[in-house]
Amino acid sequence: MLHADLDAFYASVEQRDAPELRGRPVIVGGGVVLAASYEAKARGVRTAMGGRQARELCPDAVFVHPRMEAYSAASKAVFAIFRDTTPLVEGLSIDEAFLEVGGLRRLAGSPEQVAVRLRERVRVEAGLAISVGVARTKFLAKVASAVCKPDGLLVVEPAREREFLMPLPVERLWGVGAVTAEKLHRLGITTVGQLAELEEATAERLLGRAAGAHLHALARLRDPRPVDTTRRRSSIGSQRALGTKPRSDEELDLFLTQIVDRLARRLRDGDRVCRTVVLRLRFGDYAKATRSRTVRPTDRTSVLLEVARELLAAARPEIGARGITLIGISLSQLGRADSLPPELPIDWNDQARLDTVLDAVRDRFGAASVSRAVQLDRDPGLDAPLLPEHE
DNA sequence: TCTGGGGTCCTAGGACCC
DNA sequence: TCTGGGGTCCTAGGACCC
Repeated sequence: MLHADLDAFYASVEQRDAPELRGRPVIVGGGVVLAASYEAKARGVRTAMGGRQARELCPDAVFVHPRMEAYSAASKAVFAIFRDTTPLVEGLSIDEAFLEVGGLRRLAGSPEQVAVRLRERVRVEAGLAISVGVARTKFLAKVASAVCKPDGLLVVEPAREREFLMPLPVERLWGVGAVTAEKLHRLGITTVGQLAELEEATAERLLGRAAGAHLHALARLRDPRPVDTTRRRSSIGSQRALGTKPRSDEELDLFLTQIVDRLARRLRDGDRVCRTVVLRLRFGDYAKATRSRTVRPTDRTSVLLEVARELLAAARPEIGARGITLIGISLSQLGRADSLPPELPIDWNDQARLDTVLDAVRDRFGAASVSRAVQLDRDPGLDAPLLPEHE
């Protein structure tokens, strides 16, 4: 398994495209650091850091506005090289992916040889540095690429897995963040090896069933997850931070409209529909909340906006009392747009047409569905879903 | 650090179904 | 009338990742 991860991706694209930025500390972002070049990282600048603090740490940094189209294009070029290397590619984000190369030995050589060539191609053809971890499992490959950054290659031989992983701090485990790390530290557990020594049941009690079992397995070098080439995005979202000043209802409605409009376009551009609309809020005290509603699959701006407005209206009293610092929408339960039925107005007075439809329903769903359909026709107030969606 | 924007997965209770 | 097992879907919240 290869884990390939572009280094300081946004900042590297900027340095690639603007030679005068090479060798200088580059920070992509403004109010907040989206990406920092290694020259900036060396001065302590980190992703997600406030822009002010970054400037204090690194006054000579060049701040660059993000150019998402450029990053997206660079990502596409690199992923094309991935897919030219092996069909078994699973993208994790805009700048990293897993590649399964175990079956390429006779064709292309050992995983290490494949990785060396991949790094060379990305450097020459895309003009970017990429770090690659090579190991038996996804998790080990991911840790390896992180350890060898920047511009590195690290192979973890199966016989060396224990000596590689056990001394590492638990924070290196993929899935351990600040909260989990603190829980482990309270038990005196600071290394992966110490976590591995725990009983599985103990880990589950401490960290929750799924997370506990998962992290415990990783610490014991068990990670059976295969590369999944079929994954698709399962939600899309957009949000806007508002600062702390008071916002009128009209202002909030404008932001909401802009966000929904943007998302609905993305939905349609991707030939997708969604079922669940989630309103994201952050109050004046920075506490977060979500409000959601599930509806029939749709990609219509007007439908999505109506649902979003209802959710916002229900939250207005709380917003009024607590203030608001962020508003956003997520659309989830995404599906393919072509799974939507065509608009088929049924003329209920056209008995022949009706019989055809009912026969089809009876064939497919049984007689009970037909009686239910007739019931509904007589009493439209029975507004329960008659058939599985789309049918 | 006065606080971005885009995502994934899991937990838990309630309603509802067979 | 009460009890049981097995399941889905919805809503809300939380941890984590890049």
